Amino acid sequence: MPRGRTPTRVSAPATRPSVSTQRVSASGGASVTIRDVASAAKVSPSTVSNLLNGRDARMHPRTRERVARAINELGYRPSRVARQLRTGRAQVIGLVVPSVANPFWGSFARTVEAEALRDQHQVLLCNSERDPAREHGYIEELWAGGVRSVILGTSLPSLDHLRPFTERGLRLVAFDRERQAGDPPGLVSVSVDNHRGGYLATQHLLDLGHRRIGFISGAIATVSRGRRLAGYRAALADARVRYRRQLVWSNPGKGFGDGESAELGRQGLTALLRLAEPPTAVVTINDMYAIGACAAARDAGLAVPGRGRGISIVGFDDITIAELYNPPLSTIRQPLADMARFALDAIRTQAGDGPESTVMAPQLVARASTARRSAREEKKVP
Amino acid sequence: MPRGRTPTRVSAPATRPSVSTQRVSASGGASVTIRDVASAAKVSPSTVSNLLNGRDARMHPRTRERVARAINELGYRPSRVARQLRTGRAQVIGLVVPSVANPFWGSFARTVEAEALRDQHQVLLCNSERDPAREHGYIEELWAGGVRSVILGTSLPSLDHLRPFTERGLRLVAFDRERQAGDPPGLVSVSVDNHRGGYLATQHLLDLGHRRIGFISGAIATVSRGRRLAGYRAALADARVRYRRQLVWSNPGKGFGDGESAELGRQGLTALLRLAEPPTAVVTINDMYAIGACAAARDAGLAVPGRGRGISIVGFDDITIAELYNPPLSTIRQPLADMARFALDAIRTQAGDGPESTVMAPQLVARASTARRSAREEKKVP
DNA sequence: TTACATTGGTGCATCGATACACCACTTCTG
DNA sequence: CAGAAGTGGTGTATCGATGCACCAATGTAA
Repeated sequence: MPRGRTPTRVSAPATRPSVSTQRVSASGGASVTIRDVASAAKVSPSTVSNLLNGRDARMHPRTRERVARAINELGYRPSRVARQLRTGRAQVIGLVVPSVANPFWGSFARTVEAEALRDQHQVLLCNSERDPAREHGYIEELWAGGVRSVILGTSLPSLDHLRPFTERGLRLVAFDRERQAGDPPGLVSVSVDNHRGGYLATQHLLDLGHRRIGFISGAIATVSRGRRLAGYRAALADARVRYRRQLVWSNPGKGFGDGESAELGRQGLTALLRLAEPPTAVVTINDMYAIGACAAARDAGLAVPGRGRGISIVGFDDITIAELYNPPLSTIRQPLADMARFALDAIRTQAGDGPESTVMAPQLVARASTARRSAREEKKVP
Repeated sequence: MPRGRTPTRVSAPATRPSVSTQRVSASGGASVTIRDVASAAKVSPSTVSNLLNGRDARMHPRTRERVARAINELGYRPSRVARQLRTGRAQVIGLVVPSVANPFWGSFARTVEAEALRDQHQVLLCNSERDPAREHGYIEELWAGGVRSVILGTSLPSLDHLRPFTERGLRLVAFDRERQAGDPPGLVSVSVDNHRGGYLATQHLLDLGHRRIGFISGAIATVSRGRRLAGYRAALADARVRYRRQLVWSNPGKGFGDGESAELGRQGLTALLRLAEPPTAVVTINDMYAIGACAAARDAGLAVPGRGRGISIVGFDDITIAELYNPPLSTIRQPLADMARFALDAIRTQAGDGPESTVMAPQLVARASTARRSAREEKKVP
């Protein structure tokens, strides 16, 4: 909650009347309002409101008691709508993600919602499918709905079009997108170090002796993907392996959401395997791509990671399924829970004294989808 | 996306002017209100409201024009909050699911949100973790927030505790839970035929020659799971295979959400494999369980489905990953998109003339996680 | 000329909660 | 004992949109 101290909040979960005592008048009647409570407790609505909002410092204990009991007995719950209209503060956080059909974003959404619940906030879900127009449309709609806090799972290079909103007070947290020069002031970014992530993944494969390493991604025109690709190139360079453009596959089509990312991974690896000199290993932009790539390998009769002939695959994110996949996926873990918590903290705190942007450390999780390049292969390309 | 057409516009009702010229005053000022529009157009707020709400039958074309232009030039967007306070109608649908971390519910949530968008509705996301108390708490909270339409992905046997809400006008759609005798009137159910699903899965394994068939589920005290188990038993009975209690594993602990369902599947199969006579095949309650079970098989050094020694595994849902898994999962498909659409239709239509509950047909999708029982095994238990 | 429609639009109470200004009353304090 | 300080509340305007009741002005029938 943006406010400093937590009000006594008679209505909050802890003190909330047990469901059993709550009476929801069955007679289709209107809801219980603050005025009903007031007249039941023989005080003014203001007093009830004061208690509700922690302004009860100089309230007589007996009064406090009476009001609390009235609230309980009537099963009163303040109208969020009225409160919001009056205060301008919405107890709602907008969550814009590419698609919760992707388990990474699904897990994220679930964590965010759980965190939000802790301060009585609700979460409005928006699936942008990585379409900038939709992304913008959602923000507009959220703003019009009085939502002043948004977590934006985006990686659009420029967030300049959102400046009008941040300037008017939108608390915006960009997730999975490192802070860029020229970003609107006040924008908080929470992201993993994507360059390092790409580097780690590639280095891992290099360490295993691979030299022809592919890179599979969706549309590359996003911050995080660009950074990961840069990390890939840096690792190659450090190992004195030539970067070959044709080993990088990225989705030619646009506007493909994350729901279909496995499909893209499949297409990607299928394409790379058709090369005259196909890669012996690939780095993929996320675990769904990796899983799609595994399926493509299977389609092509190739084992993952394979003993003699085969292909090593590294994912990104470390979604739940990564460990359960067959083979268990080697991947780059994002500290999802920490990131979600950080995002929520950024929203909780007032603008200004809030936390700065953060870049968290990715972590290589080596499992079984990667293996040492076969000796025969090593001889061919030392 | 499964949907036919894409909405042209995130925001506007048909009458609303285009947003292209919208100016969001950069000067941190308050939002544009209906009064600003009114004075700009030199009419009363009522007139603007009338136009906005289609009460413009007897309005002079010139006036209409002036107002429309003012709306455009000021970039006016009506406040959802104020509107809702006044009308009581929220443009919001509550979506309560076990956990969007589970890809099945993630896909569902995404589809629901996409459908909701078509009538300018927003979706409030709630993850119940299958905890009845949370489920109820969410409904209360949603009601207090003015939400009058809820899609509840539950399978609680009794929804009686929600009767007070439905009686006061909550439009409630139960998803993944067949209609029960004694359900509140007006409750619409959308579900797959779970009994048949359980039957199909089991029959498939029986057809492959299996006789010791396990069943792995979470807490069984839910409608859909109970029905699936009943289908399993019916199939066994029809094939004259004895039902053995010890082959049915269900989560002893309570309150486990769907985020951890793979973990439960893993535990389940691990337990069943420790039996003196372990099953040669298992039916699992959903694909995440199936994936967990595959991991357990791998842990135990067992192949899926295996040639000689091995175990066949059937899932449920047919999530995206099912086909991409290794081996591709045999599973029972739920027509998710159809079900989501139906749920939304139920919400769209007025109570009374709305659609009745529906039970949709599940479909066996036989892939590679199931195989014929080995000849040697068949000799042992004919 | 009066009665009464019709057209085109406005006034205002209202939804429910909030928070600031203010008040009546008691208790100190010099 | 006047005036200040403190106690325990209340009155009321307000957030922005809505929609019913109403009104002024013109047309039109008896």
